Amino acid sequence: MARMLHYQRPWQQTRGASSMANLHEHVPRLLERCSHLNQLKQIQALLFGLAHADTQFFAFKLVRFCALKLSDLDYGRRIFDHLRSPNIYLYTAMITAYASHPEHSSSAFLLYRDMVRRARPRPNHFIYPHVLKSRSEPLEADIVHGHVLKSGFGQYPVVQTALLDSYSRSSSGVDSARLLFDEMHERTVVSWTAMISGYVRFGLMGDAMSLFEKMPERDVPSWNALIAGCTQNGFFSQALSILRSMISASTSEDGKTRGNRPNAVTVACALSACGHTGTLQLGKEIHCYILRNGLALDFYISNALIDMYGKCGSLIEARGIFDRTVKRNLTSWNSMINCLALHGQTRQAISVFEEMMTFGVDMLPDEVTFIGLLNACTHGGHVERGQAYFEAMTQDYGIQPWIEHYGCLIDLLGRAGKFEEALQVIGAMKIQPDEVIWGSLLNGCRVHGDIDLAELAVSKLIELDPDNGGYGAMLANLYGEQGKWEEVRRVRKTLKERDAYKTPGCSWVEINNQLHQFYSVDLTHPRTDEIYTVLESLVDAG
DNA sequence: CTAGGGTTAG
Repeated sequence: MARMLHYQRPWQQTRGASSMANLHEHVPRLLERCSHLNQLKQIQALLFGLAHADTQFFAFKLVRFCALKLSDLDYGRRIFDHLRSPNIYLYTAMITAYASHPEHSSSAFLLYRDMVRRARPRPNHFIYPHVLKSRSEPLEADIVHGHVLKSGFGQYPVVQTALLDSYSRSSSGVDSARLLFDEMHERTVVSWTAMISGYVRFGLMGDAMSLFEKMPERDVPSWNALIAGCTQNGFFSQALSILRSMISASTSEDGKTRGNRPNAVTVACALSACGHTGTLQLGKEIHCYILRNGLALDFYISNALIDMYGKCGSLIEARGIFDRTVKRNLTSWNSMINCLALHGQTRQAISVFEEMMTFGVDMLPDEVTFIGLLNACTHGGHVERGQAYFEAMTQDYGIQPWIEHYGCLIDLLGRAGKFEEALQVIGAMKIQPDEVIWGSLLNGCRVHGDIDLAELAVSKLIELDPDNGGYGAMLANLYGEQGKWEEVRRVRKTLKERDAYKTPGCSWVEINNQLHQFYSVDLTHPRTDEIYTVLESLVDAG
């Protein structure tokens, strides 16, 4: 670097005004070549040694460099703090830097507050969106709103939209966001979309939809907000039908497309919806669309493809995309592991995890990874291995188990008939056991014919979920299997009195563009005989 | 120099 600087100081050969102009050109160019803090310090020493009038300009460049290239906000702040009175550009640069690093987001607001207290420099309307992006405190939007009104920027659509967005992200803030939205004189497509996303985040899909219907104009992000809202709230087929509307709205009569065509964000959501609904054919079409339109295979898209193919049962395709994806993030690994687990590929799921482990601290597993692993172990009946993973998760990785992890563990132990250990786990849980936990235990009791424990599980289940008759029906079946008909009659009578009917389990699969749907104990499919013949042969083979 | 949209688990 010293050598580089030696040859890269053209301003030393010129004097006066032209030397300053050269500095303005060459400092950014020098910064582009630098990649380490030490190199930056050399430039800094040179600049501040000159003590010229444009200190603020160069400090601005250096702060931005610290934030964007080095991610060293503390050093950026030191440069900032050396200035006697930083101008609005410096405050904006420093606040933007903090706001874009989640772990520093509270500093963004604190620095803004300092600026307001000093009353110098005066804020401009550009700074508010940056300040609001940090979202450190729930009351922050209110405070900033007050400042905005006082400083006279209250009617700037961009500032209002940033405020609206900030309100809508704070808990129970959608109503405040809506008030602001209703008061706005000038609403842009961005304001509408921000409001829709606010509704989406609290699961108010009805409000989101009706606002979307009323929008005077729509662009790609507004369609995406609605489609993403559907997938994030579990309305997967709805998401796909909105995708179809989007496509037909973007297709003119001559069959050519224009306007709001699906982009990378749209297809990432749509692929997720395809995975959840098993819509393999559409998923493949979307894959082609991605390739035809040269949409970049970024993390979101490649991971969504892995997930879609995996969930639809095309594990070879999923694995192919996973293997060809050079840049993988945690979600890539998790998607692959979870898909393999879903289809009972225990050995492969574990081997993908072990490959992931070779990256050490560069690719640490999280909660979702362990859900996949525990599911894989349950499918494969690897009780001890599953227990070891659970142990490693809490002990080695310091991950607090979710209720889902306990659900997997109880499922694993219950299927293996290890009821004593299962009860121990339930007793030691820091979270209140839910119906999944007792349901998993009950399932284990059914497999192993443990009536007493089944009674306990059912009583807990009825407490937690009184309207669901399925548990009682399961208990009745269990008595039936053991020939205890008196007990069967008793349970059925209670079920009838409580008017609790079993909601049947339902699954479906798409084969050759045709959807086949099955309820539990369902004999209505036209090829039922063949299906059950194959099923029985599979059971025999197992 | 400013505002809205994305993947995994349940």
